Amino acid sequence: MPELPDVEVFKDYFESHTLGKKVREVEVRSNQVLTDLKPKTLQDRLVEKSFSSTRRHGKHLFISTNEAEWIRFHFGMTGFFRLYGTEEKMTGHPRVIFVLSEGTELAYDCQRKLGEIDLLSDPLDYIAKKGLGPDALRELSWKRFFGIFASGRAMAKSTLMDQSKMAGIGNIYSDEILFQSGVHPRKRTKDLSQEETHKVYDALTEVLQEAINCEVEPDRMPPHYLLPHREKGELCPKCGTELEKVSVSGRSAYLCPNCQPIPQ
DNA sequence: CTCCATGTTTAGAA
DNA sequence: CTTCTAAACATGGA
Repeated sequence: MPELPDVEVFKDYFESHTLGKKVREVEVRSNQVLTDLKPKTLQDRLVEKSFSSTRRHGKHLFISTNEAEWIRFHFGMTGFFRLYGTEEKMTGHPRVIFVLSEGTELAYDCQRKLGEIDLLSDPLDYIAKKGLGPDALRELSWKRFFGIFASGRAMAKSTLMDQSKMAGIGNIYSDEILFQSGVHPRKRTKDLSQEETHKVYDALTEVLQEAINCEVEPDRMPPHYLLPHREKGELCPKCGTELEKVSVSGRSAYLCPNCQPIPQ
Protein backbone atom coordinates (compact mmCIF):
# COMPACT_ATOMS: atom_id res chain seq x y z
CA MET A 1 0.00 0.00 0.00
CA PRO A 2 2.31 2.73 1.10
CA GLU A 3 3.21 4.96 -1.81
CA LEU A 4 2.51 8.68 -1.99
CA PRO A 5 -1.29 8.41 -2.35
CA ASP A 6 -1.51 5.86 0.44
CA VAL A 7 0.55 8.02 2.78
CA GLU A 8 -1.59 11.05 1.93
CA VAL A 9 -4.67 9.03 2.90
CA PHE A 10 -2.93 7.88 6.09
CA LYS A 11 -2.23 11.53 6.85
CA ASP A 12 -5.91 12.44 6.55
CA TYR A 13 -6.87 9.42 8.61
CA PHE A 14 -4.37 10.32 11.31
CA GLU A 15 -5.55 13.92 11.37
CA SER A 16 -9.23 13.11 11.62
CA HIS A 17 -8.72 10.67 14.49
CA THR A 18 -5.94 12.11 16.59
CA LEU A 19 -5.43 15.80 15.98
CA GLY A 20 -5.96 17.74 19.18
CA LYS A 21 -6.30 14.62 21.29
CA LYS A 22 -3.94 13.86 24.11
CA VAL A 23 -1.74 10.78 24.19
CA ARG A 24 -2.24 8.84 27.37
CA GLU A 25 0.22 6.04 26.69
CA VAL A 26 2.50 4.63 24.00
CA GLU A 27 2.90 0.88 23.75
CA VAL A 28 5.76 -0.48 21.67
CA ARG A 29 5.25 -4.11 20.75
CA SER A 30 8.13 -4.37 18.31
CA ASN A 31 11.20 -2.21 18.71
CA GLN A 32 12.47 -3.25 15.28
CA VAL A 33 10.40 -0.51 13.66
CA LEU A 34 11.94 2.07 15.95
CA THR A 35 15.35 1.80 14.23
CA ASP A 36 17.62 3.57 16.69
CA LEU A 37 14.96 5.08 18.91
CA LYS A 38 14.22 3.65 22.36
CA PRO A 39 10.60 2.99 23.38
CA LYS A 40 11.10 5.09 26.50
CA THR A 41 12.24 8.07 24.45
CA LEU A 42 9.14 7.88 22.28
CA GLN A 43 6.91 7.63 25.35
CA ASP A 44 8.56 10.53 27.11
CA ARG A 45 8.22 12.56 23.98
CA LEU A 46 4.49 11.92 23.56
CA VAL A 47 2.70 11.10 26.78
CA GLU A 48 0.46 13.95 27.93
CA LYS A 49 1.03 15.80 24.64
CA SER A 50 -1.35 16.20 21.75
CA PHE A 51 -0.59 15.97 18.05
CA SER A 52 -0.84 19.35 16.39
CA SER A 53 0.57 19.19 12.89
CA THR A 54 1.37 16.84 10.06
CA ARG A 55 3.47 17.01 6.91
CA ARG A 56 4.05 14.54 4.12
CA HIS A 57 6.99 14.32 1.74
CA GLY A 58 7.02 11.44 -0.69
CA LYS A 59 6.34 8.29 1.31
CA HIS A 60 7.31 9.89 4.62
CA LEU A 61 4.84 11.25 7.14
CA PHE A 62 6.00 13.73 9.77
CA ILE A 63 3.95 14.46 12.86
CA SER A 64 4.57 16.95 15.62
CA THR A 65 3.11 18.09 18.90
CA ASN A 66 5.04 21.34 19.14
CA GLU A 67 6.61 22.03 15.70
CA ALA A 68 10.06 21.64 17.23
CA GLU A 69 10.31 17.88 17.44
CA TRP A 70 8.87 15.56 14.85
CA ILE A 71 8.06 11.90 14.57
CA ARG A 72 8.75 10.38 11.19
CA PHE A 73 6.66 7.47 10.01
CA HIS A 74 7.64 5.32 7.06
CA PHE A 75 5.40 2.42 6.19
CA GLY A 76 7.67 -0.04 4.41
CA MET A 77 5.62 -2.37 2.26
CA THR A 78 2.89 -3.29 4.71
CA GLY A 79 2.38 -0.41 7.11
CA PHE A 80 -0.81 1.53 7.89
CA PHE A 81 -2.72 3.17 10.73
CA ARG A 82 -5.88 1.86 12.28
CA LEU A 83 -8.00 3.33 15.02
CA TYR A 84 -9.62 0.98 17.52
CA GLY A 85 -12.58 1.78 19.74
CA THR A 86 -12.42 1.45 23.50
CA GLU A 87 -13.66 -2.12 23.67
CA GLU A 88 -12.51 -3.19 20.25
CA LYS A 89 -10.15 -6.13 19.99
CA MET A 90 -6.98 -5.57 17.98
CA THR A 91 -6.22 -7.70 14.97
CA GLY A 92 -3.43 -7.79 12.42
CA HIS A 93 0.11 -6.79 13.42
CA PRO A 94 0.05 -3.68 15.58
CA ARG A 95 3.69 -2.73 16.29
CA VAL A 96 3.24 0.57 18.08
CA ILE A 97 0.03 1.67 19.80
CA PHE A 98 -0.88 5.21 20.76
CA VAL A 99 -3.51 5.19 23.47
CA LEU A 100 -5.52 8.40 23.30
CA SER A 101 -7.24 10.29 26.08
CA GLU A 102 -10.72 8.93 25.50
CA GLY A 103 -9.44 5.36 25.49
CA THR A 104 -9.37 4.84 21.76
CA GLU A 105 -6.15 3.47 20.34
CA LEU A 106 -4.34 4.28 17.15
CA ALA A 107 -2.23 1.35 15.95
CA TYR A 108 0.73 1.58 13.64
CA ASP A 109 0.38 -1.80 11.98
CA CYS A 110 3.32 -3.20 10.01
CA GLN A 111 3.26 -6.89 9.29
CA ARG A 112 6.71 -7.15 7.72
CA LYS A 113 8.44 -4.67 10.02
CA LEU A 114 10.09 -2.90 7.13
CA GLY A 115 8.62 0.40 8.27
CA GLU A 116 10.45 2.94 10.42
CA ILE A 117 9.59 5.36 13.18
CA ASP A 118 12.07 7.87 14.50
CA LEU A 119 12.42 11.34 15.98
CA LEU A 120 13.93 14.39 14.33
CA SER A 121 13.97 18.12 14.79
CA ASP A 122 13.34 19.30 11.26
CA PRO A 123 11.62 17.51 8.36
CA LEU A 124 13.34 19.70 5.76
CA ASP A 125 16.67 18.82 7.24
CA TYR A 126 15.84 15.12 7.08
CA ILE A 127 14.68 15.41 3.47
CA ALA A 128 17.92 17.14 2.52
CA LYS A 129 20.18 14.74 4.37
CA LYS A 130 18.36 11.79 2.91
CA GLY A 131 18.69 13.24 -0.57
CA LEU A 132 15.00 12.98 -1.37
CA GLY A 133 13.84 14.66 -4.55
CA PRO A 134 10.83 17.00 -4.75
CA ASP A 135 7.48 15.55 -3.69
CA ALA A 136 6.06 14.04 -6.86
CA LEU A 137 2.62 15.56 -6.42
CA ARG A 138 3.19 18.93 -4.73
CA GLU A 139 6.65 20.07 -5.74
CA LEU A 140 7.43 18.69 -9.15
CA SER A 141 7.18 21.32 -11.86
CA TRP A 142 7.00 20.42 -15.52
CA LYS A 143 10.34 22.11 -16.04
CA ARG A 144 12.03 20.02 -13.39
CA PHE A 145 10.36 16.84 -14.60
CA PHE A 146 11.43 17.43 -18.17
CA GLY A 147 14.97 18.09 -16.99
CA ILE A 148 15.03 14.76 -15.16
CA PHE A 149 13.59 12.83 -18.09
CA ALA A 150 15.75 14.49 -20.73
CA SER A 151 19.06 14.17 -18.91
CA GLY A 152 18.82 10.74 -17.26
CA ARG A 153 19.91 7.51 -18.93
CA ALA A 154 17.66 5.23 -16.89
CA MET A 155 14.44 3.48 -17.86
CA ALA A 156 11.12 5.26 -17.36
CA LYS A 157 9.93 3.05 -14.51
CA SER A 158 13.23 3.26 -12.64
CA THR A 159 13.24 7.03 -13.00
CA LEU A 160 9.71 7.43 -11.63
CA MET A 161 10.59 5.23 -8.66
CA ASP A 162 13.94 6.89 -7.92
CA GLN A 163 13.28 8.75 -4.64
CA SER A 164 16.27 11.02 -5.17
CA LYS A 165 14.85 12.26 -8.47
CA MET A 166 11.26 12.62 -7.28
CA ALA A 167 9.76 11.37 -4.05
CA GLY A 168 6.68 9.26 -3.55
CA ILE A 169 6.18 6.92 -6.49
CA GLY A 170 6.63 3.17 -6.02
CA ASN A 171 6.03 -0.01 -7.94
CA ILE A 172 2.24 0.11 -8.22
CA TYR A 173 1.82 3.73 -9.21
CA SER A 174 4.76 3.81 -11.60
CA ASP A 175 3.00 1.02 -13.51
CA GLU A 176 -0.27 2.96 -13.48
CA ILE A 177 1.35 6.19 -14.67
CA LEU A 178 3.14 4.48 -17.55
CA PHE A 179 0.04 2.52 -18.50
CA GLN A 180 -2.03 5.71 -18.63
CA SER A 181 0.58 7.42 -20.76
CA GLY A 182 1.17 4.50 -23.13
CA VAL A 183 4.88 4.29 -22.34
CA HIS A 184 6.69 0.99 -21.88
CA PRO A 185 8.39 0.75 -18.45
CA ARG A 186 11.75 -0.15 -20.03
CA LYS A 187 11.76 2.86 -22.35
CA ARG A 188 14.72 5.16 -21.72
CA THR A 189 13.43 8.52 -20.59
CA LYS A 190 15.87 10.41 -22.82
CA ASP A 191 14.45 8.58 -25.86
CA LEU A 192 10.96 9.96 -25.28
CA SER A 193 9.82 12.96 -27.30
CA GLN A 194 8.85 16.09 -25.41
CA GLU A 195 5.18 15.30 -26.13
CA GLU A 196 5.53 11.78 -24.75
CA THR A 197 7.31 13.10 -21.67
CA HIS A 198 4.51 15.58 -21.19
CA LYS A 199 1.96 12.78 -21.36
CA VAL A 200 3.81 10.99 -18.58
CA TYR A 201 3.87 14.18 -16.53
CA ASP A 202 0.13 14.70 -16.95
CA ALA A 203 -0.57 11.06 -16.12
CA LEU A 204 1.59 11.31 -13.00
CA THR A 205 -0.39 14.24 -11.64
CA GLU A 206 -3.74 12.79 -12.59
CA VAL A 207 -3.09 9.27 -11.33
CA LEU A 208 -1.73 10.33 -7.95
CA GLN A 209 -4.55 12.81 -7.38
CA GLU A 210 -7.22 10.37 -8.55
CA ALA A 211 -5.89 7.64 -6.25
CA ILE A 212 -6.11 10.04 -3.32
CA ASN A 213 -9.64 11.07 -4.33
CA CYS A 214 -10.62 7.39 -4.34
CA GLU A 215 -8.97 7.02 -0.94
CA VAL A 216 -6.72 4.52 -2.61
CA GLU A 217 -9.45 1.89 -2.92
CA PRO A 218 -9.06 -0.02 -6.20
CA ASP A 219 -12.84 -0.55 -6.52
CA ARG A 220 -13.44 3.18 -6.65
CA MET A 221 -10.85 3.92 -9.31
CA PRO A 222 -11.82 4.70 -12.91
CA PRO A 223 -12.61 1.64 -15.06
CA HIS A 224 -9.64 2.21 -17.36
CA TYR A 225 -7.12 1.97 -14.51
CA LEU A 226 -4.58 -0.84 -14.49
CA LEU A 227 -4.37 -1.15 -10.71
CA PRO A 228 -7.41 -3.37 -10.12
CA HIS A 229 -6.21 -5.69 -12.91
CA ARG A 230 -2.60 -5.84 -11.91
CA GLU A 231 -2.31 -9.62 -11.80
CA LYS A 232 -1.11 -12.29 -14.15
CA GLY A 233 -3.67 -13.52 -16.67
CA GLU A 234 -5.77 -10.35 -16.43
CA LEU A 235 -6.80 -8.38 -19.49
CA CYS A 236 -6.02 -4.78 -20.40
CA PRO A 237 -8.97 -2.60 -19.29
CA LYS A 238 -8.50 -0.47 -22.42
CA CYS A 239 -8.07 -2.98 -25.24
CA GLY A 240 -8.58 -6.46 -23.82
CA THR A 241 -5.08 -7.73 -24.61
CA GLU A 242 -3.61 -10.03 -21.99
CA LEU A 243 -1.34 -8.13 -19.62
CA GLU A 244 2.36 -8.88 -19.46
CA LYS A 245 4.69 -9.03 -16.48
CA VAL A 246 8.31 -8.06 -16.88
CA SER A 247 11.10 -7.28 -14.45
CA VAL A 248 12.39 -3.72 -14.16
CA SER A 249 14.60 -2.38 -11.40
CA GLY A 250 14.28 -5.69 -9.64
CA ARG A 251 10.50 -5.34 -9.36
CA SER A 252 7.64 -6.77 -11.35
CA ALA A 253 6.16 -4.36 -13.83
CA TYR A 254 2.73 -5.03 -15.34
CA LEU A 255 1.96 -3.59 -18.75
CA CYS A 256 -0.20 -3.94 -21.83
CA PRO A 257 1.95 -5.00 -24.80
CA ASN A 258 -0.55 -3.38 -27.15
CA CYS A 259 -0.98 -0.01 -25.42
CA GLN A 260 2.68 0.24 -24.34
CA PRO A 261 4.82 -0.87 -27.29
CA ILE A 262 8.26 -2.36 -26.59
CA PRO A 263 11.00 0.23 -27.08
CA GLN A 264 13.11 -0.17 -30.26
C1' DC B 1 9.04 -26.55 0.60
C1' DT B 2 9.01 -22.71 -3.03
C1' DC B 3 7.86 -18.34 -4.90
C1' DC B 4 6.18 -13.84 -4.36
C1' DA B 5 4.89 -9.30 -2.20
C1' DT B 6 3.14 -1.84 -2.24
C1' DG B 7 10.19 -0.42 0.33
C1' DT B 8 15.14 0.74 1.07
C1' DT B 9 20.02 -0.20 1.31
C1' DT B 10 24.23 -2.11 -0.12
C1' DA B 11 27.81 -4.42 -2.82
C1' DG B 12 29.62 -5.33 -7.19
C1' DA B 13 29.41 -5.13 -12.10
C1' DA B 14 28.76 -2.56 -16.59
C1' DC C 1 29.45 9.41 -11.96
C1' DT C 2 25.14 6.77 -13.44
C1' DT C 3 22.65 2.66 -13.75
C1' DC C 4 21.48 -2.18 -13.23
C1' DT C 5 21.18 -6.62 -10.68
C1' DA C 6 20.91 -9.48 -6.79
C1' DA C 7 20.64 -10.00 -2.13
C1' DA C 8 19.29 -8.78 2.40
C1' DC C 9 15.93 -7.28 5.83
C1' DA C 10 10.97 -9.73 8.33
C1' DT C 11 6.74 -11.92 7.66
C1' DG C 12 3.01 -14.30 5.73
C1' DG C 13 -0.09 -15.85 1.81
C1' DA C 14 -0.70 -18.84 -2.20
